[in-house]
Amino acid sequence: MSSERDNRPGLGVNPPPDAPPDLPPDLRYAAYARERLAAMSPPADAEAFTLAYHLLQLASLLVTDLETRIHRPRGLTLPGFRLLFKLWLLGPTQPVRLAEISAMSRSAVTNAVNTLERGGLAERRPVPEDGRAVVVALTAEGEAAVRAAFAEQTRREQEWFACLGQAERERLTALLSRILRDRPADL
Amino acid sequence: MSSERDNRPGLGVNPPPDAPPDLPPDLRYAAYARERLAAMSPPADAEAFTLAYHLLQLASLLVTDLETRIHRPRGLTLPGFRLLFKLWLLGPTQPVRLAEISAMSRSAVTNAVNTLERGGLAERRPVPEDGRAVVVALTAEGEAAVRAAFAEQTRREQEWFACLGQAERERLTALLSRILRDRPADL
DNA sequence: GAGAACTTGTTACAGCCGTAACAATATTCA
DNA sequence: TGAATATTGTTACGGCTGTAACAAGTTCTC
Repeated sequence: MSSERDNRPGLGVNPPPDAPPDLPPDLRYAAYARERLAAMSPPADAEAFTLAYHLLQLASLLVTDLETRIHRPRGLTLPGFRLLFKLWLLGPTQPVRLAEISAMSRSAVTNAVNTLERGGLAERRPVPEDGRAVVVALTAEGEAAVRAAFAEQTRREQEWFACLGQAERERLTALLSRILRDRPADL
Repeated sequence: MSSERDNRPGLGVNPPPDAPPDLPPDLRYAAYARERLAAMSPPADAEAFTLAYHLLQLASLLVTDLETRIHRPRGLTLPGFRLLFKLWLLGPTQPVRLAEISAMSRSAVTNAVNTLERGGLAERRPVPEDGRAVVVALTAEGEAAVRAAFAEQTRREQEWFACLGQAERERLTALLSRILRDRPADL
């Protein structure tokens, strides 16, 4: 599977000869992988790989960047902030609803709410009509935190997307939107 | 911040009146949030929010889907598979290189390789020229596993992206690519 | 050559994630 | 009404993730 050159340890990625030489390591790898997949017999679907790889890589970089640069310094995490933000817009909400709209499991919500509650940013309240249920609500401190973090996160997102023009950003959003709307049903 | 209606527990998301009524809960929330942000004073950047939200949501759904549907049933994880796949293309590689191209920390690579090694899918080998270094290499079993899982993952990715035409997929890849290439330098 | 500075891989820790199992409560339907 | 079924939130568990600290080895610099 591997050419002889690949076996030298510490070599890093061999970029295809036509790739720009100053690409970051992850994109050099992606270009190399694309070429290797196309050269297989039978050829693999290099397009599907590239699309999925770029999508996941971008999301991962963006998540890590927002988390380390914005939220951790404020004593938050990105999942914690996202929950806080939903509570800000929606008001007191049951964990099961938060799980639905966040594509998280109920237990993940439980954990995240525990962390927020420890930090004094959110609180649980019983629901009189349903003995099983609980609603999670923002505290005053939580609302202040979400306002400040939201402003910073928006600024950082704008930096990430500044390389695209307005029309391109809209096209990108529309394409992502279509995939989300037409997502495979058996999820 | 919240209208009176939002305070009814267990209500779920109030979609904007013009949103299609059969949207999944996460997209109903996105449409509602977009409207609320635009209505703030001063108005928040609803475009940046929507783009970032759709990007992260799609990535998260895709990751969860691939993980639960393809890799977990095979005794793998998605990060484990991605490492195996890189080793398949690159041959024996140092953890530090894997961390670079994967946007992971070195300790995350250590953990993932530990799991792969426990499963007999990869192994560590010392590097004679450098007493600190190690290379991670696929075992025969690991190569068989990555071949099989790759075929399945490609099929599933094709299902996810089937709602777009060839030209749309290429436009999407190109847009994601641009953001990755022009990513903020101070990462 | 010797010491400083750096690199590499690992460990400990805390947070996040899903699955599975569970108790408590609601709902359904016979 | 009473029993079967479903829903809700929580816990235990294992895996992934980053940060920080660390030992061991390498490279740089004088």
